[in-house]
Amino acid sequence: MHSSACPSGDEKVELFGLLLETNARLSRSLALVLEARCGLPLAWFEVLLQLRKSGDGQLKMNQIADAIVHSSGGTTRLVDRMEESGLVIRSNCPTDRRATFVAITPEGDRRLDEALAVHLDYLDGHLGGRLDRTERSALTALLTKLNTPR
Amino acid sequence: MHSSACPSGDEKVELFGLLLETNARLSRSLALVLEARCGLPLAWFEVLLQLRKSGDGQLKMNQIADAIVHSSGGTTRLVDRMEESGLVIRSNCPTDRRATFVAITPEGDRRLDEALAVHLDYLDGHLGGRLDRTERSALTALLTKLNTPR
DNA sequence: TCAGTATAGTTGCAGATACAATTACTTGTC
DNA sequence: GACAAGTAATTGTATCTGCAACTATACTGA
Repeated sequence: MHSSACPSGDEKVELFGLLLETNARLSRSLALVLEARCGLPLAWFEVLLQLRKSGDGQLKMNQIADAIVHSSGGTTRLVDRMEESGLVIRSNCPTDRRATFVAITPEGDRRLDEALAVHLDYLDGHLGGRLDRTERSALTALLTKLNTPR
Repeated sequence: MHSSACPSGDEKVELFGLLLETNARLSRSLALVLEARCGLPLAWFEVLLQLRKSGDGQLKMNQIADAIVHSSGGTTRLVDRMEESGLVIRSNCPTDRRATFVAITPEGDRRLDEALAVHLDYLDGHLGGRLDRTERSALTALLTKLNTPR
């Protein structure tokens, strides 16, 4: 019998599936909310968030691609669209002429503020309601460990 | 200053971002491995896994769509491709003529076995290496809680 | 210095997915 | 029984993303 020989119910398989499913449900519902209330695609929100987290509000293309786990080509198109909408702007890197900086614009800053308000509201409902503070910090620790490259 | 007024470094925001990133990295690398070693897209693997987990090896379209968190239309196309490749087969539901059953074929079973071997190998490297048994079960518990609809 | 290699980003192209509209069937209500 | 509302699946269309090929620039070693 197949099922017993090949453990589709293996503990690690279950965990992985659960991670996939949880992520898919949460990011899908957040994307809907964000799109509906801010007109902002989730991917754009992620980029803006990374830019703000960067300190001086700008990152190189490849840093963005890595942070949001997109391909290089995909990131080019994504930034194209965001630049067209005036949320970010490209500039040249003075020390490496191959590289391109992407900076957040004032308009991008404003839109990010809006989106963050919506996001925080969303999180109160979907994270705060399900996990308490202790559980959240435990989850953060585990995911961090799981996420470390090695 | 924006950053302080709008907490891009908020604890819940961080956690959510971490979940997104972890999932993206893991599923991307698994997808590459699965495609390279079995010629099987991750989405196909997910469908096959759900079918096997179902007991009698068949599910309705909407059950599949829900399990793998796809849209209804997306699932139709996905099952189209899998059926064309002979991994699954559609049949009519006798009690509800709107519904369609999707069953795994012997070929699908075989391919799933292959893929599961690769998956288990992958998981040993990427889950087992980073989290021990206790941590994994803690993570499972937390994700389960996070994933419960309410 | 120069050749060879590596890296940053962009582009053509193809594939996968979502959304909305549509068809077919079922269920509930009177 | 018949009509209204709800549900299952499919299809047209648009968008987004990845991969591979390409260009331009930087590094490395003889």
